[in-house]
Amino acid sequence: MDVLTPRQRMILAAIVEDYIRFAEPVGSRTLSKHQEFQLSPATIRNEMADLEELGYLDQPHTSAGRIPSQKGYRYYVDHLAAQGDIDPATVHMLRVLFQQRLDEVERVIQQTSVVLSQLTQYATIALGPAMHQQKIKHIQLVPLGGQSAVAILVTDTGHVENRHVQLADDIPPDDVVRLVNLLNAKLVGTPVGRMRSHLYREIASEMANVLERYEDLIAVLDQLSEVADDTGRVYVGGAANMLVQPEFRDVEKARPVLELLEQADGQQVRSVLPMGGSGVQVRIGMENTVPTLQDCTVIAATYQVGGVPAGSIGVIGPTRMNYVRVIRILEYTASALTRVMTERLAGG
Amino acid sequence: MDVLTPRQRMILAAIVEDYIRFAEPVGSRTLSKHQEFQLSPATIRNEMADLEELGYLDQPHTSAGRIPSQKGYRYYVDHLAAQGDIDPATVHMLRVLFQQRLDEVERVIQQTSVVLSQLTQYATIALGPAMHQQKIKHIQLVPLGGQSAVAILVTDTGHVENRHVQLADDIPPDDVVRLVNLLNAKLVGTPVGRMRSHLYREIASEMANVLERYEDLIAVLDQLSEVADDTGRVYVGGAANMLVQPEFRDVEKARPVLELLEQADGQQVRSVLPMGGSGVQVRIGMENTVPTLQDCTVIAATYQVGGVPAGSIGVIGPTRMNYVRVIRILEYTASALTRVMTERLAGG
DNA sequence: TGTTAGCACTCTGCAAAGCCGAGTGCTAAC
DNA sequence: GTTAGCACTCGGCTTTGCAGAGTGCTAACA
Repeated sequence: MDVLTPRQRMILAAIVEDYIRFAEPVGSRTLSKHQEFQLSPATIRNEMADLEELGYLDQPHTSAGRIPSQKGYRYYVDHLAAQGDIDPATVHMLRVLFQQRLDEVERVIQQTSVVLSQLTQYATIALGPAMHQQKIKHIQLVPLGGQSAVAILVTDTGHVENRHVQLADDIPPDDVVRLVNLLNAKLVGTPVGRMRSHLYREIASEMANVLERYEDLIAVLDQLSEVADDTGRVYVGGAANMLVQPEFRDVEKARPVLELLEQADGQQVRSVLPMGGSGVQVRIGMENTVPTLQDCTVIAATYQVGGVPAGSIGVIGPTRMNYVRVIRILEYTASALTRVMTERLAGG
Repeated sequence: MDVLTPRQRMILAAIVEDYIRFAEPVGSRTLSKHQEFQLSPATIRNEMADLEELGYLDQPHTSAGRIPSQKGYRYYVDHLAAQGDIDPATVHMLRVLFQQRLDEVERVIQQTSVVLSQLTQYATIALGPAMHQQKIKHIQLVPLGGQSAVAILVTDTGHVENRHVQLADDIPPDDVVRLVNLLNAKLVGTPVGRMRSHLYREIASEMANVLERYEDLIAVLDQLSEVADDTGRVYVGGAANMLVQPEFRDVEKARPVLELLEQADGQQVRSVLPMGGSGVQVRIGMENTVPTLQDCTVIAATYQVGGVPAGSIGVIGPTRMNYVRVIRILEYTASALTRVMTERLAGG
């Protein structure tokens, strides 16, 4: 696969970087002015023709310069993108973000999303930590009158989840209190992901001894255990940034993407982010499963809590994205998030 | 002020309605074809010239038709907009929305926002009910370990608010339990808005008797009472709809508005909606206090809970907005919301 | 006095034409 | 293998011309 000559790779890298910077097709004359290679435009033209034939470059029209193809971006990301540090100003902003003592875990994620979109000028999607790994700290059931009640679940990260549940008629208030005590006694410390099996294995049987009308309360457990299925909340930041990018100056191009981002509660937004993988993942154009994003690049990273993948953060922009910078920022951010989250978990 | 002749009013109304529909300047020939008035183009031209001089019409350029000025829209809304019913399809969608039994009050608001933006093809802002009027149903304090704890407040509408608080070192666990019991005994049934005064007047004094280190717990009350200041949450729907409107086809026009809408937690979005007034309020162009919206119209309505204004819903679009339809839809929606919310309050 | 027909005028939008500049591919020479 | 040179292509910009829509004004009409 990697059959490019060193010179071809230099030229490809130069074209990608130039195009990312100026959003204009890159011509042979422009490249020949680069310090790095002392080559005439004609030579470069020959190389570019080869690169185009190999599929790494596209030509918008006969007499324009070349732009990277999606395959070209992919090669750049895999083999050419330079290593290095993030610029100090950016590091500073990220430091400030993670130094402030934000109480709630969800706030941290939301703020991260906002800052990332400011830093990158792209849109951001952030996925709050899934409930699975979090451990139950407290359970409460508050009757609202009538049949309805609200069930509250607090986890060790300080996250509060609440769910409305229906009670059967005329449950004795004492039974509710006993149920809550029983739940807390049995479930505190259990990871939310294992709540359901715990509920049925250990608690349901014991309920018969303690409660008068335990059949009616089983339903409550059912509703409560649905919380375990919650993947984290979705936060979207800087969607309007898409409009800054030249490739989305046309409203008809921008609208579908903005509509997708708007449905922050929808399933589609979740599927945008590649979950579970380790390290920073890059999806260029057609590599995206969501059809709306086939002219976009999504770069995402997963953060962990206590060594287990918990959520992820991603940046969405045109395929002409500043790969190097975004990848570095996401690496930094994901590891900072992992640290902050895990600290919170350990300290809590 | 109202010095327009009946014929001028007819012509103004026709121009406004035609322009709202087709988004193209309206010429005298077009108008003369309307059934209503049997007038030649020349006559209409004379009237239009007068209306322009009076400030009700604008002319984009010498040889274009006329478009309504902001003053023209204002006159239309105040004096000319026809009464009538909403189309059956729209009513149906709203009925369906308010018939479904959504558990959480916040969900109702959010769904309303989504449906409104679908129905109108404009953007929507919805303000969830402020905490003031809601009555305290339950208070809980869950220590997370270390100094931090999470305070949970459930209201009679089933809304759950939580807030992270810092405890002083080494508070005896028993004291926390006693404090929670005391708070519940004294505060359940109190409107959140009066919580703060209750806290200091009745409870703080009593704490000395019950608790060993009550000075350290006063701080907790302080933090808890901040919840009372919460205005409702902001929901934004259909922001991408702005891009459908011809006046926002230019990205540079659309971006500031979208950026404003994106900051759903910011103070500016709140100030977009005129709060407290009764009935449907219309703000046209320059009438908006937010500078970003001076080419937009905001139509908003306030819904009540138990006879008191609680939150509001608003629609944002270009000044060329379908005033009649949006006003009616908002009237319907606000009264439906008032009904649904108040029912919930009464039943809960 | 109000209404209308007619006419000259203005302005936009669109298409065609022409030119410039940027860039390419190819060939031949180095 | 590299480069200079040249013919060619194509988008973008400007100019020109023209059609269409619409106006304002004037003069005639009821």
